[in-house]
Amino acid sequence: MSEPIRILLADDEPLIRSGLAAILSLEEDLAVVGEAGDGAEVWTQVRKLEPDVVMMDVRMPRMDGIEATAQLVANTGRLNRAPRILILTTFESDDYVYDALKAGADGFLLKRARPDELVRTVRAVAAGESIVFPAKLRELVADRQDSRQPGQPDLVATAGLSSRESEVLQHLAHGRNNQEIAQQMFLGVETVKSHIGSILAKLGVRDRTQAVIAAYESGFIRPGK
Amino acid sequence: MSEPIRILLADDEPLIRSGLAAILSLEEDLAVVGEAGDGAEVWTQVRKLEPDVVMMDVRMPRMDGIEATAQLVANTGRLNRAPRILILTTFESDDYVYDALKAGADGFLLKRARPDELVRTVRAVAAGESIVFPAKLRELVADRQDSRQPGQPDLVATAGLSSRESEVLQHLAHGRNNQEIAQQMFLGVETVKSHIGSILAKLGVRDRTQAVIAAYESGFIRPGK
DNA sequence: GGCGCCGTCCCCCTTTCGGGGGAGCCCATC
DNA sequence: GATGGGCTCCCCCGAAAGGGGGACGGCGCC
Repeated sequence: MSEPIRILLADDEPLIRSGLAAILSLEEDLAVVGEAGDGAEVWTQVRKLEPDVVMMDVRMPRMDGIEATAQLVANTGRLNRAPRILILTTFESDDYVYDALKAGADGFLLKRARPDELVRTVRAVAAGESIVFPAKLRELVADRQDSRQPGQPDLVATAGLSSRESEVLQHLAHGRNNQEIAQQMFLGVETVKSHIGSILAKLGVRDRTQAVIAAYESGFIRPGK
Repeated sequence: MSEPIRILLADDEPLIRSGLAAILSLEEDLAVVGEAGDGAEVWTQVRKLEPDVVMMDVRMPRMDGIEATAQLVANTGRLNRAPRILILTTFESDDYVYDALKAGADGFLLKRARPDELVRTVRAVAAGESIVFPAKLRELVADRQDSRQPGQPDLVATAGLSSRESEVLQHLAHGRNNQEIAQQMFLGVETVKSHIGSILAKLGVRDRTQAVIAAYESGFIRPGK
C-alpha cells in the first residue's frame, strides 16, 4: 500500500469528529489529516492540507455543508488535486441530498452507517467512484423502471446495495408488503425479509418507511416516477 | 390509429355523464370505458379499468373531485399506468383550480365548453400535455413548507386531511413511529393511531409506508425539503 | 482451497401496526 | 337542540414487521 487516503473531517460537533476519526484511523490506508468546526474553515483547511477526501456535515454554523461544497468546487482550480467530497447527514432532520449533489458532492453518508460501511464508502469515493448518485446514474436509475432482465447485472451501487436489494427497494417504494414483493419476485417471504433486513442495515434506517424516505431523499426514486 | 383513449367519467349527475359520453363517443379515438357516480367510486373504477384519462367533476357527494384526485395520485404506484386527470368545473373559481392542481390534476375543463373544445382537451391531456397550467406551476403551488405554527390553520387540503392529520402525516414522512409522534405532539399513542387510521382511510392507502409515498407523490412533501 | 459476499430459505421471538369497537368533549352548522 | 365533525383516549385482537440465529449452494478472488 503506497500512500494513505488523506481525510479532512468537518463537523461542528467535536464528539462526532472524534468518533469518525476513531473509526477511520483503525484502517491503515486511511488518515485523518485535519478537522474543521464549520463550513468556513473547510476551504482554508483544504488549501493547507490538500486532502483526498473531505467529509462534512450538512449542518454547520457559519457556512453549511452545501455552501462549503460549492465553495470548494468553485476553487478547485487553485488546488493541485480536487478533493472528493463526502456529505454526512442524519437524514431525519436534514435532507439536503439533492442540493449537495447539485453543489458538487461526490457521495453522501448517513451518520448512523456502520463503521465498515463508512470505511468502504470513503475508499470508494477516494477511488473516484460516485457512491451515491452521480447525476447521470441517478437518471439511469430512475429510467430503468422495468429492468426485469434476469441476466442484467444492474450496476446500482446506491449505498452498497446489491442488485437484488435495490430491486426489493423498488418494490418497497411502491408500497408493497413483503408478501406482494415475494409473489412478484417469485421468492419466499423469508427471503424478502432477509433482503429487507440487509437494506435497512445498509441504509442505516429502522424500518421500511424510513427506507422509502431514504429512497426518495437520495433520488433513488423520484416523485412522478 | 392504434388503441383508443380510454376514459373514465365521474360525475354525480347521470345526465351530465350521458351527455359527455355521447359527445366523446362520436370520436373514433375516444372510448368511455366506465363511469363513477361519486369520488369514492373513482379509485375502485380506475383500478379495475385502468383508463388513460379520468374526467371528473369537482363537486361530487361523499368525496369531491379534489380528494379523489389526491387519492388517485397517491395510489398511482399501484397501477401499471398513471391515468391523466381532467377536472370538470362549472365556473372558473380560482380556489378549486388551485386545490386541484395541488392535488395533482393535469387539466381543467369548463362544462360549458363546446364539444370540439372538449374533445381537443381530452386528446391533449391524454397526450401528456398539461392544458391549463404548465407542470411548473404545479411545483410553485406546492410551496407551502413551514407550517409549524400550531395555531395556523394550514391550507393543506391535500385529501381532506384535517390540520391535525396533516401534522401527523408530516411526522410519518420523517420516518417516525407512533410512539415518537406521540411524544413530539404530546399525545397518547392511541390518539396517534387514531389519526393515522383517518389518514390511511382518506388517502385510500393501506399502511404508513404507502401514506409516505402518497405524501411524496402528491407533493405534500418533497425530497430535499 | 479458503474466504467473503450474495441469494435463497428456515426457525423463534418481540414489537409494531392497523382494524374493530366505543366513549367523551368541544364547536360549528342547521 | 340535534347532528356532525374533529380531537382525545380506551379496549381487544390479529397480522405484519423486524431482529436474532442458522443453513446451504454459488461465485469470484487471492
